Amino acid sequence: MDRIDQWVRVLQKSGCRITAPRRAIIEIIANSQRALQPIEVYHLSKQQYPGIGLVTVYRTLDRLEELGLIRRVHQEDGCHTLMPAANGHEHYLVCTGCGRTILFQGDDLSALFSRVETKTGFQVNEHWLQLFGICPDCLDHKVVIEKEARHA
Amino acid sequence: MDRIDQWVRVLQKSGCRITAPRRAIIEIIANSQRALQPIEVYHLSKQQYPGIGLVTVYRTLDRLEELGLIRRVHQEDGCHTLMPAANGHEHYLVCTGCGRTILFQGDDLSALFSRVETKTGFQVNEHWLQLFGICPDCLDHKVVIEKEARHA
DNA sequence: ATCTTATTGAAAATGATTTTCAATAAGGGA
DNA sequence: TCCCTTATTGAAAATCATTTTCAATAAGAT
Ligand SMILES: [Mn+2]
Ligand SMILES: [Mn+2]
Ligand SMILES: [Zn+2]
Ligand SMILES: [Zn+2]
Repeated sequence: MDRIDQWVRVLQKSGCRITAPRRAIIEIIANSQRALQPIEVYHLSKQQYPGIGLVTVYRTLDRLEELGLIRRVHQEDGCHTLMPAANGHEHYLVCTGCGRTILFQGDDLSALFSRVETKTGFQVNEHWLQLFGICPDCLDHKVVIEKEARHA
Repeated sequence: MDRIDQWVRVLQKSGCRITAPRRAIIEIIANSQRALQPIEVYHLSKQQYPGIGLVTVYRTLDRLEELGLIRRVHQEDGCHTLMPAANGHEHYLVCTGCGRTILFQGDDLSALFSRVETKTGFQVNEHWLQLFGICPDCLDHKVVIEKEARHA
């Protein structure tokens, strides 16, 4: 996999050793279509490397976050899920049906920031934008998915 | 206070009883200039009503959130702080120097949403926007505040 | 092959939040 | 005003996620 090789290289360059548990964790997150909780990463990694410990998952996730390879995704019910980070200026778009999360770009909020700065006296430095919606797949199976979502 | 009376009325209308601990908690949050953690609300409420328990704080915060009177503010380091909610369509602007948080309005992202919908096939339903910057007060004492922020 | 030292998993510790429960008190009705 | 019902309370215990500790292991440089 391409992204995985890149992550491995970044890890090595930062002085990390490449171990089997780390490989498992990296593969899970790098290939995930949705943001995962640490415990989910743990369960999924266990399939590839049964001896893995939850502690190692937490430690590896910390590393990946420090290196800017993954990022926290904020959601209504909690903000402890992680996704591969964007490369440039992008934001997440989360499907409220199935959790599938993609990146989008093209938001230009500079005009808004100017207006806000003038009106409030604040100096605006950063912004955090996240969109929620229904992905194409869920739009097709609309009824089913909405029913499931109410349970979860 | 105006906002406090309104909150009390909403609570009563929803079948809640108005108690001394609840009053203390409400006053703290309704008047706060920045988003507070449950434990902070607890400590501040304790000054007005020393017998208060942390459990009551959690329970009251849940109620206020259910009733739409307060809202979670998401931040880099954690997303467990609460602020009075907006009335209409507004978003938070957080000072990274002192934590002061205000609401702003006037973001029109509909053009962006259309573009994203076309490009991704998602149907966009909700959006979260949060701005970070430096408030007027902190801009005046810029050096001092930045130094402090690096520690925290 | 050896050596250094980063990494590992189990277990214990921590910190935040929730549940349980018996005692209390809000506020509607007599 | 005085009951009475029942929501609310705080202490203590339980739960849950995350972090720390520590001795054993293994990555990767030499
Ligand atoms: Mn942007
Ligand atoms: Mn908006
Ligand atoms: Zn968040
Ligand atoms: Zn400030």
